[in-house]
Amino acid sequence: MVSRTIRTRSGGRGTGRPTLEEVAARAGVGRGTVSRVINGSPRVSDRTRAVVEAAVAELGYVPNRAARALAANRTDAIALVVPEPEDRFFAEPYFSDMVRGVGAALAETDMQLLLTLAGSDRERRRLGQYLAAHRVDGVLLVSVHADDSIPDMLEDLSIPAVISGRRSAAETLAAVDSDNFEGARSAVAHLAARGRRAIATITGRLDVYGAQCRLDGYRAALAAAGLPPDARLTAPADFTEEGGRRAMRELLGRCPELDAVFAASDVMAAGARQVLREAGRRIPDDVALVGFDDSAVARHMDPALTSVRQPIEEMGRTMAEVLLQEIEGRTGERPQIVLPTELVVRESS
Amino acid sequence: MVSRTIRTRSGGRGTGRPTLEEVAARAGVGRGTVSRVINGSPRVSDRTRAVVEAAVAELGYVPNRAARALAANRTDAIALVVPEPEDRFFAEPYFSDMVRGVGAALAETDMQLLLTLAGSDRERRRLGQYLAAHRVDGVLLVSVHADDSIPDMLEDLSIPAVISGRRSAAETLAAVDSDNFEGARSAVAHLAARGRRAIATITGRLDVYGAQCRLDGYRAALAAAGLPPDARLTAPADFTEEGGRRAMRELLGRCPELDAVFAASDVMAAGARQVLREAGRRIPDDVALVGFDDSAVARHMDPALTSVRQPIEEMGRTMAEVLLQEIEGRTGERPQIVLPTELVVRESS
DNA sequence: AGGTGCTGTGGGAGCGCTCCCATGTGTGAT
DNA sequence: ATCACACATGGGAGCGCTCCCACAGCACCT
Repeated sequence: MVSRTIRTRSGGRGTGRPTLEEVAARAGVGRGTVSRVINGSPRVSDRTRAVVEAAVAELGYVPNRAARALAANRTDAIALVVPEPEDRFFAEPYFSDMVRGVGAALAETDMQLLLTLAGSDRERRRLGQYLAAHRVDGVLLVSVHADDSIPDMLEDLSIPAVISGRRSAAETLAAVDSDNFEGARSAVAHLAARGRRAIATITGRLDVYGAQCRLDGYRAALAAAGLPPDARLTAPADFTEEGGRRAMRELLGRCPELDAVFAASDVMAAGARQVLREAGRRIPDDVALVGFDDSAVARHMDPALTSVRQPIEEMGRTMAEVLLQEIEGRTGERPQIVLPTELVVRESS
Repeated sequence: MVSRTIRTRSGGRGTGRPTLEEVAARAGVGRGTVSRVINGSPRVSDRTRAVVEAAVAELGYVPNRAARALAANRTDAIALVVPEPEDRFFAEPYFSDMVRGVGAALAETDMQLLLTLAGSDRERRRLGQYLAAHRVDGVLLVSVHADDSIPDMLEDLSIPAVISGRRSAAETLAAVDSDNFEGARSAVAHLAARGRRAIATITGRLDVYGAQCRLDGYRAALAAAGLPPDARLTAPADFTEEGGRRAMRELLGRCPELDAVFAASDVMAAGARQVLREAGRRIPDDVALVGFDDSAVARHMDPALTSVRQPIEEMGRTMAEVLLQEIEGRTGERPQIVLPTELVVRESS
């Protein structure tokens, strides 16, 4: 553990912490040189670097972040903005995985991570002020709806940002997404390979690009398996459990002969499972069920749910890395990275 | 939504945001006066204040936090330090409630909240540097073990801190705690009032002061109900589900005749429930079960678990308020606040 | 008329850094 | 030996604010 004696300078309102200047004096070099060493500039001789590093260690010097921020016009902080209410943020493992990934990428740097929930209007207003005040160098945007105003705001303020999940095929922001199309395709191909013929799907809100991709993947897999498309086998929902229930009832009413369901989220699959149970259908004997997200819900479901795993933690790490590059370079490249998904087969299919 | 035109100053690396000086010029007053208005000093005439406020609004002035921090030698940020690994932090509703409460108290101020997990040694080291660098004005310490070094570190660095849950009866830090003794007492009194005679308890780690208080409350309730103390009815555990299972097996082996169990946490109660089930005991018919924390676990258990509710959110709010006062006043009062608990009776008792 | 004590205000100094220009100091080519 | 040009280094200027001292203006007393 770091343990250090506190020295107090004779006068003034000093805090007793050593400054750059004091380190410079100790090392017998100039202020600029110490600054270069601290910031890892290559333009310092090895000898000098060693002397300075010794002085830093002896004095227990730690840079004053506020001074650095003021002089360099940056904050060394990035915000993870989650436009969701607090309870959802904590409830969904999605976010904790994301935070873990982001944290991992940031651990190397001395960037500070600010968690910002922007669920309510009040919080969004505060966020607006926050961004206007340029109190962060960049923003990680998670779970954004297509019509959200935050991306525009960031654009206006020219604050570097990375979004998780593209808002459309023509996403303009830097984005890190998982391969929703391929994930859905593989899930449905898996059902077809097991001999299922009447494969239904419960979609997410189709104004969410990822939900549309999953639907496209579903259709592609059907086509590849030589199964004719059937509009009655597609039921729209909204990513909620209740929506899943409603859609499942709808499907059951329309196509009692269905033998498999691909739900575009685990939560919707949970709703579907309940309705299937009530209707006396056995899973997977009568109806196979596959979800998406591979969340805790999937593992704890009875029977355990086959699901498409998204590499959330890796997405978080990648987002942070991309953002750091954007902040660094400001090249305006805006990379779009798509990470692969993985089908996790369990009992429900 | 805040929407503001970005003006760019002709040269330099300026960000285009107005400064105090520009507001002063606009309002036709001095820099100091604007500063006084911004900071709510009473030493400004009403007329001047109005003029300055108009200028602030016109220019869309937002103070530069870094400059303020540098000049005033404070950071306007506090850290919520959780010495737990990431997964526990997100898993337990305890923390989300706590964050909500703290957030509520901070919403008024422009204090920034930093979440700091110090579960691993690596993270603790980083935290040490963080604190040494005085990057926060104060610290909220949650879920601290008796032998933790963080409180000492804070003391050494004379950083204001508030702890949740006292470490001992003689807590030296400012603390906000719930009334563990009274919570346990009321839970056990409730069991006794329902005619239970052989009331066992599964304790938490007794080096945690709160766990000791709960045990004391249990004993006090037994005494008050005229039930003889019986050492065989007390099984130590460690707040985990597995510990709860182990303790329950132990109790069942030692005292097959027990008709009630008070577990010092809901999670341990969940473990106990499982063992009771396996042993063929019906809840609450054969054995009544009461937990502590009133977490989601309690509500979702089958049967729903009677539990002692701690006002976590209120504790968070109170902690933040106390900390703000400490930072403000530095009076060295170190208040110790104990908040009442509430017994929530459900099906398990 | 001069003193005394307010309140309100202006602006200098300085917080601890980074940036950058000016100044050495050493190397190799001429 | 001389010039050119690298690299290494020192330190001035300045980031935008707070703190605080100085001073103006006014009311009230002696």
